[in-house]
Amino acid sequence: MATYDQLKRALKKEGLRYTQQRQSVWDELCATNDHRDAEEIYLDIRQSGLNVSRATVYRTIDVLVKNKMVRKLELGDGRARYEHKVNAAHHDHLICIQCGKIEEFMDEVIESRQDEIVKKFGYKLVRHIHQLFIICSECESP
Amino acid sequence: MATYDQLKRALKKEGLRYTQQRQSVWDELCATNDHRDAEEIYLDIRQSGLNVSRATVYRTIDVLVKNKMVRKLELGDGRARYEHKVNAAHHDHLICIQCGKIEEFMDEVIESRQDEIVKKFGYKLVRHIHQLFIICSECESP
DNA sequence: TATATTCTGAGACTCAATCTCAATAAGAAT
DNA sequence: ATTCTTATTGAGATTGAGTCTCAGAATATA
Repeated sequence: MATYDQLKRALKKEGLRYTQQRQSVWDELCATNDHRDAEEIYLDIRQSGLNVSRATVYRTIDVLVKNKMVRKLELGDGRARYEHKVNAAHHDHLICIQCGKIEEFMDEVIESRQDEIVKKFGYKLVRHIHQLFIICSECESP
Repeated sequence: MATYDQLKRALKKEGLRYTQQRQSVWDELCATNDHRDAEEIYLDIRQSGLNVSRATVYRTIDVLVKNKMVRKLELGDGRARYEHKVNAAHHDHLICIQCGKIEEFMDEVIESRQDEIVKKFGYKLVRHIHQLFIICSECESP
């Protein structure tokens, strides 16, 4: 699942070496489709028997985010979440404020309205954050 | 400009006392339409000759946010910004990633699409964050 | 193999935000 | 107005995510 070629290319582009630790971080990120924070990823790597320091986890994630292999999610609670972007189409997120569950959505109409809004201002759109904070069905009527 | 009645009502509802410090924080928030962080608000209060501690600034802002008198903006840089909501219609934000300038937008189409998306999932929309990170015209061609 | 360079890990550090607790102020009761 | 009760405040300690440092380890190059 984890595409090492992509990793190798990204590291080469950044002038960085291909190391066991960096591969481990990428492996772990690709191992699930969850939206985990750095600490969870760090612990999951240790869980799998490997030993990669927190510093290296953070440093590697930064490189992956910069190279669009990983997406960083800021939910406003002070802990960034990460998701790999292998085979993933663009999407935004629904977040349950009760149980923390994160789901994905994508709406072409919204996407194009965004472009129009920015165009009307005469600006250039770089990226966007669109998060819908909800109460999911299980939390609403358990 | 600062509506003390609203503040009094909110404090009463929370079972809190009406104090000089809390009024100062509300005054300062209402004094501009800027999107300032807590430290800026704290310094601006001191600038105006008053003395309110950082702790009180944070504590008071929390109450104001809870009572929808102030809006908290999380831009993902680790510093929350605040804007008062006196006479303010709902809007979302455009943020220049170069100069930090923040502008406002509002789009009915997007608003209603959001409702539909959430409805389709069978969830209940509580709030949303929609931020367009852009490069503004001045930064694009200075 | 020798040499140069990058990488790693442990822990120190940063910084926004929160918490603690003794001193102070607000409001109620008299 | 004075006393009493209770909430509030401020200074500084603490937290926690994330970053930085630097000596030792690993990798690449000569």
